[in-house]
Formats: sequence, C-alpha cells, structure tokens
Amino acid sequence: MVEHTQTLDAVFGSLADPTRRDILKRVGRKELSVSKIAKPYNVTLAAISKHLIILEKAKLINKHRRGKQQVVRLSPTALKDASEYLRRYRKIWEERLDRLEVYLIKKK
Amino acid sequence: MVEHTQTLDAVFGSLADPTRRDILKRVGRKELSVSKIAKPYNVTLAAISKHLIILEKAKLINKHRRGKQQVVRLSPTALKDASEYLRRYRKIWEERLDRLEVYLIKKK
DNA sequence: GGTATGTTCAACCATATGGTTGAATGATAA
DNA sequence: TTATCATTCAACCATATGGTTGAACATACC
Repeated sequence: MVEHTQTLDAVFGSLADPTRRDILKRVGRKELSVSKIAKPYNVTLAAISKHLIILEKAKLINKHRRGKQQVVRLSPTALKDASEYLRRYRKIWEERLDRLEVYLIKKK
Repeated sequence: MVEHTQTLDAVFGSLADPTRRDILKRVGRKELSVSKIAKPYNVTLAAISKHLIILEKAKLINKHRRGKQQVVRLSPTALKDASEYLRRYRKIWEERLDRLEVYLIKKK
C-alpha cells in the first residue's frame, strides 16, 4: 500500500487542532448538524464551518443536506485509510522504540 | 491516562509535514547529524533546523552535541506516549467504523 | 411572495509554517 | 588565535489557520 503524502498531510493537519479532534469524537458517536456541532465551543458558527471544511478536505467527514440542515458524519472510507496508516505507523514506531530501549540498556 | 491536548497538537502538527515524517523515519533507523538529515532534501540547512525545532518541541526527537555536530535521535519517552495515544485513537476509530458499517448495511 | 432558520462566503486580523539569505555562534584543528 | 566546519539566529516573504463581523444563500414555513 502506498502512502498518500497529501492525504496524510491533511489528516494529521486535521488532528493537530483540539477542536477538530473533539468534533471528530462527537461526530463519530452520532451524526450532527453544523449548529449542534458548534454549540459547545465558544466560537462563531463561521469558525466551526471552517473547521468542517478542513475535515472535509481531509476526507474525515462528509456532509449531506437534510432540509435546512447540513448533517455531518464520519467518512467511513477515508477514515479506514487513515486508521490503517495509523496502525502501520504505530507498529514501525514501536519497533524502533524497542530497538532504542535495547540500545539504552546496553549503554548502562 | 489523560490526553495532553497541547502535546497532541504538537505531535500531530509535526506529523502533518512530509519532510518531518521522513526525518522521523530516518532518525528512527539511526541517529544522524543535522547536516546528514538535511542532505536528501532540496532545502537549506536553516529550513531543516526549523523542522527539527518543531519536532523537538513536540518531544519527538532530542539533540545532543558530539564534537562539532548536533546528533539527533528519536525521543523514546515522548514517542512512547504518542504511540500509546495513536493506538487508543485507532481503537476508538475502528469501533466507530464498525458501527458505521453496520449502519450502512442496515440501510440497504 | 415574504420571513425565519441554518450555513457559508468575503473581508479582515493575528499568528504559525515553510522557505529564503546572510550574519553570528560553538567547537575543533592548525 | 585564527581559520574552518556545523548549526542556529534574524530578518524577511508567502501562504495557511483560527478567529472575527456582516452580508449572502438555501430551504422551510406562513
């Protein structure tokens, strides 16, 4: 499997903001309209709208209209790819960690 | 375990750049001096130095002087925390994915 | 049609990134 | 102590984020 650099940039960039991480968490539980998403945060709707655009570009969520509302939910496919990457990444890191620990023990 | 928002911001922010991801990968294999790190990329040393400062703030690497050189390596402790988070995060995501898939099947 | 509700767009501001160049610092070697 | 190598700092530029306000769309309701 190939690493899609651009995708990873967008996914990790999305995760770099606490509001966006929180939005992902909440939207993962239950799909929500834009204004419901915005409610808990002390920022304007426009600010949340921008966060959602960033998450959408990263393909972590998608929106569809339901009447007056825009309903937001986690995007299954892209989420799967991201999740897959995170797992591989973690494995690689942990391998390295193991090697580092061995190294540190040797030095003692 | 508590989520250190600030740490996560810095870690994911670090991972959002392809050059930094690549630096982490290479430094994980073998500790490297700053100029050796810089060699493969078509940017100035100063640019790489900035990337390293960002990675250092995120506690993903540390530097120590060896003679004239600054030697860079993966930071075991912070990396462990980050890795731990990634694992939890992935689990949560995958759970949600499962639920989403069920939902999608139901809709058919 | 006109009005209310829900969301986005446009213009703006401040700060961070990602890059440059050129000067300054640290450490070693002559 | 001076020259050299390795790295960072300072000043600058362009672009992206994260926020604001106020106007503009879209859809539903009367």
